[in-house]
Amino acid sequence: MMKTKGLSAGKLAKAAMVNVETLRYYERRGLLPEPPRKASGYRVYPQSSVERLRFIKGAQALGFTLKEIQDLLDLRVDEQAHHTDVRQRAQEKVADIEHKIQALEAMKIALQELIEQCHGDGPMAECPILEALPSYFHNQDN
Amino acid sequence: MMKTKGLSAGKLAKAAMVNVETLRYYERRGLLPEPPRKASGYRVYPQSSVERLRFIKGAQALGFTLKEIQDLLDLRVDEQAHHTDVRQRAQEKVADIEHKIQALEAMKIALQELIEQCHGDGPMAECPILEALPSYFHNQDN
DNA sequence: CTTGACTCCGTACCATACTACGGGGTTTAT
DNA sequence: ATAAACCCCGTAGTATGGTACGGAGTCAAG
Repeated sequence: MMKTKGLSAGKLAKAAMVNVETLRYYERRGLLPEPPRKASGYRVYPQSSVERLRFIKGAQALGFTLKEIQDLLDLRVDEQAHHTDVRQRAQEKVADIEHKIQALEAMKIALQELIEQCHGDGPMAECPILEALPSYFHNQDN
Repeated sequence: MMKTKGLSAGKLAKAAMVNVETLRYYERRGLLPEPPRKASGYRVYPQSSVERLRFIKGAQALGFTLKEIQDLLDLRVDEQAHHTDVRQRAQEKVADIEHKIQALEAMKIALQELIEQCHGDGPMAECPILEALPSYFHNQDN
């Protein structure tokens, strides 16, 4: 039988589909908390690390930098911080996310129009994709 | 009076809020088509370049790589390609975008729950943000 | 017609986010 | 108990997406 608690670096890396070295890198950066060690010095990660890593990878694919992800993750732990402050920061992130969603919706619509135009066999009309995002990005500097 | 057609590198860079050097870099990469030149060798960009650059910057903020953006932009120009093929690729991109939107929605909801929890003055409960994305990312490798 | 701003080009450097290397100790399956 | 597989660490290298430099030519406002 085997203990269900505790993952070696290799196991965690495989479960989260990242390189083992990435774990150390994240640890150095403070994205992954330092796990307890065995007497040998080997890291023993809690199961929850898998989720944390998947969150990081997911957020990254959505255009967040590691720094931003760090902030996002710190929101929930900042026991010291005043609730109002955490709330403020969380609300900013929500606004951020809403902008991204809107921009993606615009791109999606543009692509769907392109698909419409590819319906027939005639010559392809001008594609509206270029107009998709600028309307949104016009008045913000991201 | 001034001609409304044609932008110098500097003007374009300013209008699109990018570094002048970035224009040359994108040209080298094939993201920005080589513009016509004056006798002196100076580039003269069409107005539409502003929009194109904003699209690129916007898409980048949404997690697309320059390569992916290149593909996206090429969709609309590929006069040669069969319509069915363009349609196929566009549909894949739409699916991609839909995944991103879903993931962002999940993050947003998680953050809003966090905000809820910060409503009172009690101790902060466990934050659900970690559970936000993995459900989606669980079965795809992005 | 000058002079300060702009542009050209090649090349070198930078930041972010990994990824590999290599010499050594540790685990584990047989 | 031994060998394959794993893990440690510091450090160096890579890929992507820019950004800077510098010497020389060009443009445009006064």
